[in-house]
Formats: sequence, C-alpha cells, structure tokens
Amino acid sequence: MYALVDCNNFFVSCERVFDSRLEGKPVIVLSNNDGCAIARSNEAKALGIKMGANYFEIEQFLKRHNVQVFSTNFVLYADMSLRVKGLLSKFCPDIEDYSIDESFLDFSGFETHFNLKDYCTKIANTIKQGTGIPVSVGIAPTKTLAKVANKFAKKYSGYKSVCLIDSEEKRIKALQKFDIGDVWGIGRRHTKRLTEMGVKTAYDFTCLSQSWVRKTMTVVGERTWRELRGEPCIKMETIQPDKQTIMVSRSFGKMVEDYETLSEAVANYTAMVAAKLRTQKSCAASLLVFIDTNYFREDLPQYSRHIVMNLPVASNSTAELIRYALEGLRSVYKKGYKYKKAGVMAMEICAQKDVQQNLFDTIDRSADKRLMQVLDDVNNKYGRNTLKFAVMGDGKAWKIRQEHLSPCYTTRMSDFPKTV
DNA sequence: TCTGGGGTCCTAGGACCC
DNA sequence: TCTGGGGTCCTAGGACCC
Repeated sequence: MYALVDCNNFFVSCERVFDSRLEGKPVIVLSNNDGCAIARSNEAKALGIKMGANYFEIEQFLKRHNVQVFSTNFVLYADMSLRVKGLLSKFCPDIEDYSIDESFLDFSGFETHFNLKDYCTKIANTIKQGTGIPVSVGIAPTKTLAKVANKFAKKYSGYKSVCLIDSEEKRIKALQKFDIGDVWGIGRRHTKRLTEMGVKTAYDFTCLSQSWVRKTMTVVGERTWRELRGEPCIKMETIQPDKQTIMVSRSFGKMVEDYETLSEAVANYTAMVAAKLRTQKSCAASLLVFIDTNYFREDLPQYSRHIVMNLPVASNSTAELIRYALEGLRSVYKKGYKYKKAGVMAMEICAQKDVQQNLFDTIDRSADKRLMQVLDDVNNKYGRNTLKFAVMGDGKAWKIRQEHLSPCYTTRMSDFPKTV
C-alpha cells in the first residue's frame, strides 16, 4: 500500500502558521512578480477565485471581499516543507519527496502490523501539532489511486483528512465519482479528447481497451490506466535523482531595453544556476540563454531568441558560466525592443567527478574551485549575494515585484516571531 | 502599469553507422 | 514484383506534473 501525504493549500497554510489572524479568512498567495494567484485558502476558493487568476484583474474584487494577499515567500515555504518531511520520516523509512508539499510513503509490510487508517490519522495529527500545517492522506494499492484517495480526503470532511481505498468495491465506487480531468497523469489535452468521446469519469477510462489507450496515449497513458485498475506500475523514487537541466528565469518588474541592465539580470540568473549545480555536485557542458519581449503586449514589436553556448569543459564555476552566458546574450541581444523576461538553463549536466577533460584546454581551474568554495561558504552563512560578482549589479532596474511579502519567520534572525 | 517558474518523459523522424 | 538488416544518436514537439 502507498500513502500520499499532501499539505492543504500549502503556501497559504505556511503564512497562517505565523499569523493567526488569517485563520478562517480568505487568503491567497501570488506568483513571482505578483502576477497571478497560485495558492488559495478554502475561503478564497469559495469566493470563486481561480487558480492562476491574474492579480491585476481581480485586485478590486479582492479588496471588496477583504482577501488577504501575499507575495510568494519561497524561503519560508521551503523551510516549512523540510519540517513537515522531517516529521514524516519518523513514521516510514521509504519516502519519496514528490514536490514541495507532497510525499509518497511506501507502506509495504505495514498492513499486518498497523491499522493504516489509524496510523495515518496519527501522522496527520503529529504534523499539525508539530508544524501547524494541516495535511490530507490518501492510502491505496497504487500511487495513482493514492492520489485519488487523497482528493477524497480533502474534499469530504467526513473522512477526517484520511481516506483509504483497500477493496475492489471502494476502488470502483471512488473512480465512478472521480472526474477524468482530475486523474494524476491526465492533463488538459487528454481530458478534452476523452470527454468528447463520452469518457467522463476515471471509471469510464478504466473501461477502455488497453490497446486503444496504449496507441493513443503511449505507455504513459497505459501506465495510468493500469494503476487505476489497481496494478502498481509507478515505482517509488526514494532517492532524488540529480537534475538533468537546471533553469533560472524571471519576468522583470519593468520592461528593460538596454544591454547593461539585461546583462545584470542574466549574470544573476547564471550565478543562481551555478550555485544549484554546485549544490548537487554537478557541472554543465552547455548553457542556454534566452530573452523575450512581452508577448501579451500585441501593440509592441516582438522578439524572442535563445542560444546554446557550448563549454570546452563542463563547469560549475560562477565566473566561467557568467562569461559564456554574457557572450551568448551579446549575440542574441538586439537594440530597440522592450524585454520582459530572460533566463539561463544549464544543460548536459554530469557529476563533478565525471567531467570529461579537453585535450586542447590549458586553463588551470584550481584557484577558481577554491574561490567558489569561499563564495558558497560566505553566502550560506550570511545570506545570498553577500559576496557576488560586480557584473551582477544591484538589481534596481529589473528586480521582480513583491509588494506583499511576509517576513522570513524561520530563516532570518531579525524576522523571528516574538512574543510580547 | 499589470499576465509565474521549473521540471520530466515519450515518440517520430532524420541522419548516420556497419 | 522487386530494392538487407540492425542499430545509435539527435532534435523537435507534445504531453504531463507541481
């Protein structure tokens, strides 16, 4: 049996832990740049605020209904996520960190020793008490069915946050009440196609022929079909595989025209990519740089280019990667456009220890390696960008907007909550 | 004025190899 | 009517996830 533990309205719940006045009130968290709603409390959902709703379009509505608004505070959410996962690990040895707010637990062998429903209720209570975050738990014989059970646990208060699918009868009953579009692995495209064919529920889907599903939805769709029928096909990934690509991209707070400002932003994104590479002890052999104008502004001339820079030897040095990124930027930059977004992606990533040397490369990188070590040590201790490269500038001209940012309650000394 | 960011996997088709 | 057999690698595009 598998369990899926999912934090309820996670980002909103994180904000609520440290500000009890938000309890029972409609609350939303916005995306980067305060662009759109990416998390909503139940009260906000009840008001009809949609996932992804543009902030500037609903701003007046939010004010009228006294909705509390927050900019995204990833530092806080990431730290709260660690706390939740730390508690989870006390209950089960085989855990897959699936996302910032979801974990799969492998309960193989547990059934004979525990009443799974009681056990998961205990998990939910412990997490709520230990972190303040409410969670829901779905338990079933496959991961896809555990996802289904989890939605039931969330949706119907009768389950008291824990839903178990452990019989044929319950499985069929659940799938008959489950919209096809809500199934894990069935996205918008497949939903449209299936609905047009009259396949409306997850149960309808399991009644289709295996060969048809395989042919039209590939092995991926077939896996979902089998999982829904109770056959486990998707394995647990208890060890996080290294990233194959690492991307940092942002929309700017304002539109940017000049090369200097653009290069500051690209240098910053590259520094973030390099730091992430070093964290997973990897190097990248190529780097993609892209710049875009604002494609929502149909009244303005549009321009969008990307370039892949190949490095002679895979690297994770901020200095070296910035050099290549800026060289790439120089070749795609064109004067006369208002840019809205830029990004940098590390590709052809390999482990640091497996880097292929280049016969014609004569640069000694040992000093660079030590420099990066110092840079990481200083920045880990005193905060990001305490030590940085001059080309990164101060960000004044391009930084994202975050007008409703909450304090870093758990990670910044000066922001710690104080009792009076 | 304003419209998020970061990933993975699979398939088809072309180019190339012996 | 017929035009070998068996592979690899790469890319673009499509689908999905949070």
